[in-house]
This record gives sequence, C-alpha cells and structure tokens, in this order.
Amino acid sequence: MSSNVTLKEIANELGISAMTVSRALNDKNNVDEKTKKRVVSKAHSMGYTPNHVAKSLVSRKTFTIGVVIPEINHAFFSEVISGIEEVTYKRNYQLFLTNSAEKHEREKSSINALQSKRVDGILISCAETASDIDFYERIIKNGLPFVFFDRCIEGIGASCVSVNDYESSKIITEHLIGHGYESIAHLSGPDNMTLARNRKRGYIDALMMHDLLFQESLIVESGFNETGGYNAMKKLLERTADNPPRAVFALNDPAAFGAMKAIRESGQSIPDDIAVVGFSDDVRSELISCPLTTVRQPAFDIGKTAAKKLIDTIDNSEEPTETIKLKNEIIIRQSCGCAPGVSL
Amino acid sequence: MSSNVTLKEIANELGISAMTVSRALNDKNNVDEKTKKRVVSKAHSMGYTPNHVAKSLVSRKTFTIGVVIPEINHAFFSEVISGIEEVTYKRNYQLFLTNSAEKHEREKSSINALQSKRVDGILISCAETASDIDFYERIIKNGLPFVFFDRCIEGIGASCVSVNDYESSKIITEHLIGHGYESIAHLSGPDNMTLARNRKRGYIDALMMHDLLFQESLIVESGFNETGGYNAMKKLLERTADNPPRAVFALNDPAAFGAMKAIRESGQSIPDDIAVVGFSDDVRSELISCPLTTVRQPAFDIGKTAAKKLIDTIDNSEEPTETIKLKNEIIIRQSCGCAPGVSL
DNA sequence: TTGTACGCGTTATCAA
DNA sequence: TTGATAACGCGTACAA
Repeated sequence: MSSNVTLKEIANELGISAMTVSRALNDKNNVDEKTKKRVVSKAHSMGYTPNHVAKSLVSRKTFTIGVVIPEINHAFFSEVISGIEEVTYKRNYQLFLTNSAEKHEREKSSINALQSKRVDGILISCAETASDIDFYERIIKNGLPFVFFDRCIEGIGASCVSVNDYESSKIITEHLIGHGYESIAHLSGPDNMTLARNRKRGYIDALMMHDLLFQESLIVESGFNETGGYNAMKKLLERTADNPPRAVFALNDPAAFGAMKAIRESGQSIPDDIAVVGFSDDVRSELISCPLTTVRQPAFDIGKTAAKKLIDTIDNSEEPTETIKLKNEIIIRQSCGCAPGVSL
Repeated sequence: MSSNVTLKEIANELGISAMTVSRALNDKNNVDEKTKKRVVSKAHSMGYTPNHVAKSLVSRKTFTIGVVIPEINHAFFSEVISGIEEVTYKRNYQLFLTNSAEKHEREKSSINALQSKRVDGILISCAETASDIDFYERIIKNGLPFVFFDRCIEGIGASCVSVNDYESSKIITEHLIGHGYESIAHLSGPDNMTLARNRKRGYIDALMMHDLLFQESLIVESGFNETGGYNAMKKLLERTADNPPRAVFALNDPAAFGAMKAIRESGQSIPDDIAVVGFSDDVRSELISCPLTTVRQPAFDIGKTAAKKLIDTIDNSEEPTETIKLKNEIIIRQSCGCAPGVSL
C-alpha cells in the first residue's frame, strides 16, 4: 500500500493550516517567504506528491487524453503514437492508450471507460468494423472534444486529420495506367469509412479519366490486414480465372502482402504476370524480395497534428472544427514493374 | 465543455436521494425493483457516465497503470505494449503510456507525473541512460508496485520480467565459435543495466569456456540504436585496423544494422570478411539483403507476463517479488556465415 | 427500503 | 499573511 502524504499532514507537522501549505506549494505570492520555504522543504522531506485525482475532481479537468487505435502492432500506428506522445509530453498531458483490435464493440467500451476516467478529449482512428456512427455523434454532441485521424468519420462535428487519400490513389492508379496496364483490380475497405471510400474513388476516377472500363467484379473487399488481402486476392483470382487482371491496387500494404502471397501461390509472378501496389509504406515494403510500390504516409506528423488539434480544441472552445489533409508521397519500387528509384 | 450528469441530478429529476440512485445503479439488492428500473432508465436517458475520478478519490484506487518505454517506435516495444494491453483490457485497467526517449530525466518526470495521477502501479523498461538507481528504489520502498521488464534493475525490491539474456548470448557466441571464428568482438550496452551486463557476460563466458583469448579492446559500448552501432563499429575498425575481428556480436539488432553499415563502408563484406549477429529479431532482420542471425525474444509474452505480475502485485500485497525469465530462440540466418535455415 | 452525514485531497472564496 | 468553510461526485456507515 503506497503511503501518500497529504497537504493536511504537512500542515499538522508545521502547525499551520492546509490552505497555507497549498498556497506555498503552488508558489502563490500571498504567502510569507519564510513559511513558503519551510513548507517546501518539509514537503520534500516527507516525499509529498500532489494528488491530481483530487485536483481533477475540483477543477473538472484531468490533463489526460484517450487514444483509441485499431492495432497497436502496426508500424504506422506506433509511429502515429510517437507523434501524439511528443505533443502530449510537451503540453503536459497524459495519454491513455486503448486498442480496439479492429472491433467496434471494443471501441465503444474503451470510449466509455475513457469517459468515466474523465479524459479531456479523445483521439481515434476507427476500427474496420465501425458501424454505429450515432454512438460517436452522441458523444461529440455531448461536448467531449474528439479528433479523428487516418480512419475518419467526417460530418459529425469532429475534426479530422488524414492524408489526401483520394489524390494519392488516383496518382498511383494513373501510374499503373501510364505503364500500360489496362485491367486493374482493387482490394478495398469498408464503404462507410471515409479513407476506404476515398481510395476506391481515386482508383475509379483514374480509370474513368483514362477511358478504361471500370468493372465492379475487379473490386473485392479485403480489409486492412494480410489475411484479408490473401483471401480477397484468392477470390479475385478464382473469379477471373480465364482473364486475370494485370495489376492490383490494394488499399494498404499489409493487404498487398497478402495479395502477393496469393498470386505467387497461384503460380504467377510479380510484377511480370500481375503488378501490385499498396498504400502506407510499411517498414517491410522496401525489404521484401520484390519491393512494393506504395504511398508513404507522414505517420509521425499525423499524430502530432491530431494531438495538437485536440489539445487546441480542449483549451479553446472557439477552436473551429476542420478537416486537415497532409501530403503523401508516392514511392516507386519494383512491384509495379516500372524502373525503380523514380519517385513522383 | 462536456456536460456530465451526476447522481444528484438524476436524484432530483426523480425526487429521490442520490444514495438510492447510487445503490440502484450499482445493482445493490436493498433497492425496490421498481425504483431500480426507474433509475436505470432515467440514468440512461440522461446519458449518465459514472465519475471514476470521484470514485478513485474515495477508494484510493484508480484502476490505472503507467507504462514507461524507452522508445515507442521500436517493433519490440510496440509488441510488448500489445501484450500489456491485452492483460489490462481483460482485467479492466487503463494504461498510461509514456516515452522516456532513452533519457533518464524524462523517465523521472514521467514517473512523477504518473504518481500524481495515482496510478496503481508502474511497468518500466529503463532508459539507456538510467543512472539514478536510488530514485527507483525510493519509489518502490514507498510502496508503489513496480515491475521492470526487459531492461531491468534487479535487487531493489521490484519484480523483473526478462529473457535469459545470459544463456542466449552464450549460445549465440558459441555458435560463432563452433563455426571457427576466433576473434569475436562485442558491441555492448551500459554496465549498470542488467540486460547489457548479462549479454556481455554470456559473450565473455563463452569465450572463456572455449579457451579463447578475451580482449577488452574488442568490446565497444554502442548503446541500443543504429547510430550507436554504426559509431561503435567504426571505432572498433579503426582500433583494430591491422587485425580486424572475424565476427561481431551486437547487443541488439538495431546496433547490428549500424555495425553492418560501418563494415560495408569500410569495404569489407558480410559474412565473408566479418560475420555479424544481433539480438531481438527486429522485423527487418530477416528481410535485409544479408539476413541477420539473431535471438528472437517473446516480446508479446514479456508484455503479458509483466502486466500480469504487476496487477497481481497490486491486487495482493503478499505477491512475492520475483525475477521471471522467458525463453529466447536462436534464429540462424546468413549474416553469421553458417548454413541458413538451421535453428537451435 | 430509503435517507442523512461524512470523508476522500484539493482549491476558491470569504473572513480575520 | 493566514485560516475556516464549502464544494467537486461518490460510497460507507449509520439512522429512520
């Protein structure tokens, strides 16, 4: 049992009131310099640590934010977290980390727990299975500062920090088109997620703009992980057995890795038979045997920007709700069958 | 400003006392079933969320633990964190994440902040620069449950969860010896850290047991990151210009990566001129051009075990202080110049 | 079955 | 410059 010294105990030792001790330790100017010194030294020798729980109860402010992440073990998110941490550290906030493990139910229970802990705000990247949009909306309307990052839900009153998914998807798809590929497939995410919708739209619009036939059958929902990508690609290969696509654009790198595995298992080679491109620039992407062409996201900056926006929103109720888009970068490697080293 | 409903507000709406509302919401059996229902429904419609801050103040328990990590952006630690999270989630604790960024000063300020937040316990992996051992000891003696993991300080009254560094280092060094290497260098960590000491001891003892000459000049302190490994290796190569070592055992993989870079820059090849082995099995290790022989650590299990031990210590003051060693696995790849695929 | 009083550690407010 | 009091939201202990 950790023995914690209180203001009153210091006061008793010194024969003064708790209030004076409080004032002295907070370095208020209406305290005699001598008493101030006595108090500070006594507090130190007794090993006093201020009780933020009590402080928070009075002030209705905890200097704490909650972060809800769909997968901790994902290089992208751990980089985002370090960005967030850099800001919270500088601005003297503590960070509650929770993991939704891509499950909407866990997300809801985390958010409830964070609310009970009276966090000053929440940063969230939605789970793949996020469905109950009203749930977020109720909490936001209730006044808890909320900032979405990466996997956002826009239009429900919270700020969003994400990358220009639409444009980047269009550019990477156009890159494939420019290289002569005509039948290009897409492994997609859930439609109710802005990120997934934008990436799909970028893909479709690129096809349209170049007068290529857009075939619904070449889009398969894979979700965000390797297994999902593997299964989706297998399904796609079966479906198009007589006439497989020449290229695949996966909505993120892990899904692309899964797809590559499925392609190789089917006896085809990358990029000669089927080219593959991803999104997110996983650490592994440049190291695998056929390095993956992908879109690099500024993960650390996303974290920093989102955390700043959240704390600004907490500090200032006039802070406007906005959608902030950060810039991506296309990384051309071998998996698309183009010359390596070129970068748009 | 988030408007938070209180027990009293619910009570007023219903014309009953706050106490009855409290009892009803905690599902006590000394409340009329009808009132219970009325209360629960009212609480729901008013959007009540229990205030854990107030609860904690009374109960002197926050159901919160603090985690202090030297580097969030490190695959090993993010895996440890997911292990920790799995346990805290199951046992209904929240997790404060803090980053010491390998700086002891930041570590101290984090721990102070966590104490102020009245966490029920702390999980910590020490910063490379950890020096003020008394600081930890004071806090532990004061009664705050503490569990070290991976980078531990033993013998100051806290439990430790780590891997069998000593044995694994010995085995991997013996592996090099068995392959015929005689002059083997070591890139080490700070001596006051158990982990670093154990790895160095394993290395030295392996040399001794095989009657090889142990040369102090072949040990250079590199620290845990790539830059450190690079600099240390450069220094080593300069120092031994006339007679460079045939193999290097780095205390972790990032340091090994840095060393590999330095070796290549000096115009030598791996493993033909100098063999390299690491420790920790970074995600990149199997993917780089000359895959790294290393020791795989059960990161997820370390996190789980440490979190369990901490919560057990919190729940039960009789819980013994102990040092728990988890098993590593040696992964033989190409960088040591032995046949790949073999695994001890 | 329900209600009142009190305390957790802190600070704002008013009084001395 | 200092002290007494009340309040933050909740639950324990006791009284009704």
